[in-house]
Amino acid sequence: MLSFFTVDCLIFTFHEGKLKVLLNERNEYPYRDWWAMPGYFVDKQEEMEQAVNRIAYEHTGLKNIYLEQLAAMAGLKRHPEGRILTVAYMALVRYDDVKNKVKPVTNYMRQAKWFDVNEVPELAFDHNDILKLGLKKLKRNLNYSTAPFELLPEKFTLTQLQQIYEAILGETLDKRNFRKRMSNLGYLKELDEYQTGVSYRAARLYKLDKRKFLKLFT
Amino acid sequence: MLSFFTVDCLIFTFHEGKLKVLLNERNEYPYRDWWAMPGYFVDKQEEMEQAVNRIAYEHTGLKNIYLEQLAAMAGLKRHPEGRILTVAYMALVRYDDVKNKVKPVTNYMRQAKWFDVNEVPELAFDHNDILKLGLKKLKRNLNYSTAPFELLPEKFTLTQLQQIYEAILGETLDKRNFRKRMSNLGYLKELDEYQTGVSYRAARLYKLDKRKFLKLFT
DNA sequence: ATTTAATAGTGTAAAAAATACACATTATAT
DNA sequence: ATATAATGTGTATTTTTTACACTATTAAAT
Repeated sequence: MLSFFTVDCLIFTFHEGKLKVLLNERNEYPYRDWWAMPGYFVDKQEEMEQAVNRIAYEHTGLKNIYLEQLAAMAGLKRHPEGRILTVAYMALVRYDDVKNKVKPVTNYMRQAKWFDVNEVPELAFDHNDILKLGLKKLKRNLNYSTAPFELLPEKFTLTQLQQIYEAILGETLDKRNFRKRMSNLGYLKELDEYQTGVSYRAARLYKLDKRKFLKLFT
Repeated sequence: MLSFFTVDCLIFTFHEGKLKVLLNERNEYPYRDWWAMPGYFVDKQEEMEQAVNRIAYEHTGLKNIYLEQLAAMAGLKRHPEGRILTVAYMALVRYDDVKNKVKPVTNYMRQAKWFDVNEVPELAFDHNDILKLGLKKLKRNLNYSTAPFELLPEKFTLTQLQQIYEAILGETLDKRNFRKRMSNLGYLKELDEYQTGVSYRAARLYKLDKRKFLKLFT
């Protein structure tokens, strides 16, 4: 057997107040013409995470991105050819880092496109389930993970951070309460720098203090 | 290839105030003589969860037990023969249901034994990591999952429930505060029944109200 | 120079949840 | 009757969460 198993990768980013996920339009049976998570076979001599990084690199031009394993799917009926074992991952990338990336076209896929996570069509295989899993995991771990900061530039405003919380939680938050809570966490560094290039009052920039974060959660 | 991939299963139970995990003493290379999680190959025509249930059944005599998928491990160097893809699960069983089960002996394993999760030796493969993962997941999801109730008989006392919380969290809790918190959750049914067979004041029994629980967490 | 538009940034009071803490009660065994 | 072993309960304090609205700042438009 040339190919042993596959990895699929939900690639999330954040842009214009929305959480987005990158999907491929398949050009191959089964599910030709359907949208699906990026994914491909893991080479025989390749580590699984390497394969995920390879796929993410082809789609984003980025290496060593933030990854979390979501689940292994092995249903006998997932694929008409028989069981194809797939390990699903979730990746988080900064929109600024990927916005100019040319979208890949291969034999296998016709195009790649960012979808608002709330406007995802019916996907190939069990990919809608996996998306749900990813969103649920993001939400559940929100307060213990650096996920929000993986979606933001290194220096960010509190409004941007709040928008990410809102997108992940699927609800709006009160500005004053959010800011109070964030500053009580103790792992945000307030910088003496401000936003530039906006036509209104520039907001203060913040950074994640990784040291303090790790101290709290390890 | 006769065997495609394996599943491993952490089987947890709760007994005498301790969280326990069932381990096998291996009788096969690699890691002969080491303790390891129960696990075995998934048959070609067998669903993955079926395989986990089969393994759990061999060890506990129970069918349709509570299962959660933990992780897929696929390192090229996990096994001297090359990559063996393994999907790790965690199962929760009631001690009353398994205490009389005869422990399996096969070609592959010499014996099975319950270990206090805090007294687990160095295990085969990456099984210590998987155990850590399982314990972490139990802890993190404690307040959103029925896990504690999967470890208890249908009718239980608040002291038993508290002991499970303490074992999972790894810390002691205040009795009065714990009871207050539990009754505020709203999904515990207070029964008009009491413990029997104890030589001291019998405690009131409680039940999980699954309907109310589901309403809160779905 | 003034106005407009857009977002940043801030405080307080009330409610809810978490914490700290100790003793009387009850059932059984002797 | 007494000893034993665990059950079951209340209150005060602190902390956290929630609800809520206006002024400040900047750049662009007039």
